[in-house]
Amino acid sequence: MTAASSAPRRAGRPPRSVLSRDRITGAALDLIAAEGYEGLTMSALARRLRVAPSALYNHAESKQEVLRWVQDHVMTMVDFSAFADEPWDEAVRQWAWSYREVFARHAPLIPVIAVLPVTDAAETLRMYEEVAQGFLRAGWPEDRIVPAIVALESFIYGSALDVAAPGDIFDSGTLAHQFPVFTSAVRRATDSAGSEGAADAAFRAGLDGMIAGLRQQLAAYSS
Amino acid sequence: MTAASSAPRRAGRPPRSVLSRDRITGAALDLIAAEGYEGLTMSALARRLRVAPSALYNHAESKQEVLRWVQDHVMTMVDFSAFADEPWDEAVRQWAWSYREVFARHAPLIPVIAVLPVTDAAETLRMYEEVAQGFLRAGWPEDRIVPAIVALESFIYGSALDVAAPGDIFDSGTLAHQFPVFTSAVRRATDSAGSEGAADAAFRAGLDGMIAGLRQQLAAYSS
DNA sequence: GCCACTAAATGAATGGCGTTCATTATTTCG
DNA sequence: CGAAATAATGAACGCCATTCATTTAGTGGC
Repeated sequence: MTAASSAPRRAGRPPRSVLSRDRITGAALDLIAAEGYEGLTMSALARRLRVAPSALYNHAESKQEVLRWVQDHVMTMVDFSAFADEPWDEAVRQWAWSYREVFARHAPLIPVIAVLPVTDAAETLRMYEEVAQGFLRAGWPEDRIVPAIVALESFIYGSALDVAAPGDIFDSGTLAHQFPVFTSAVRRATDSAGSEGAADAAFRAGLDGMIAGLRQQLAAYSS
Repeated sequence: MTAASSAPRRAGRPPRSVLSRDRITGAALDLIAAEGYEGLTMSALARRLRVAPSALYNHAESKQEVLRWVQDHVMTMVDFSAFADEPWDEAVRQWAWSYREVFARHAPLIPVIAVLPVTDAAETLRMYEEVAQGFLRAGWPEDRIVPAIVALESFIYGSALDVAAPGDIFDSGTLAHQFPVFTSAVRRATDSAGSEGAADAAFRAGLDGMIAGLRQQLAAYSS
């Protein structure tokens, strides 16, 4: 926090550049932390940077581009260190839990990422490289690595969206009696979830299942 | 298509109601089919219904509510009939492929659904009821059914988003040489995907894996 | 059968959003 | 040193969802 001169800046190029990709990204992340994604508007971002909204467009082509910068930074928060020293199963498990946790807090990025070319997203590529190496060391055939990663990621993104869902999302309300089997299953699941939330229980079940299933595929390739 | 009288309607309540939940939902689906989700605005919807935008708010509380109606209708397009006569594995597989295909064409609904309470979404509940019955008949313990369904759905939603991704989403561009393992794995995957697209290959791998893994969990409960 | 009430339309207005443009001032480069 | 590029301001623009006052037509209670 540098001392702000209260005199409003005159028009014209300032002596030293006020904005940069990094400063915009940082301010965007601060804003998201403070106000959430619905608070991330170009005006609010400009206000936080003590700049006119239009100044942002000298650095970013669009709000979409700012989101891409945020996305790439958020990727650095995902912990993939387990691929360095843990066995494949355990590394995937730790990575997936971390990945989901990070993007549950950044759910609005998910529709953006899914369609986003990874080109020039250096941090994102850094993660993929490490993960791909882990798969390779575990004996995965080269052409099966990317489909497996994409499948895991799809599950992770879907699950991250699910985290934001309200606890009573499956409450069937007045129609409950028309759907007895489902209604009963929902109650049983809620009861037995215990301290672990419903979303966590589903993620655990799905992740353990998918890891087991993928391991089985790996065994089939090896034979 | 009824003959349109060209005389613009005067203000005031019309003799017979022009709008209804069903007509709005239908027009929204037509509009989406013709223009995509970015074309679905309240003005465009009103235009298509030959009505002023504000008239919509006599029937829907918000655009969000219109989206909820659309969502519930879209669910009727998902084919879950296999649960009636196929074995569990095969029923899940057919249901999942259909589910993904439908929501790939309605990707913008996914962030909406994920957070949307199912209350009063009759068609959605109808599907869940049938699927839950299928799981129960296959021997699933009641309290494990909902987590398994949620896990599958999360994977399906994530994969549906992935379908919209461009084919070259993993092109690492100028940074390719910094990430050799991943870059090579991407090329190999692309080559061996053949006529099946990359997204389809990943979905097949993940779905088959998850079904195998869940079946294994089911066996563990039974013993 | 009237009369109040409610329902359902119009059309004008509102405020917020992302973005563009003309202008100005400063730095950088040939 | 002068021209061009850079990076700021501030005033627009168009689109969006939504609200409000107004008008008209059906509806339920006496």
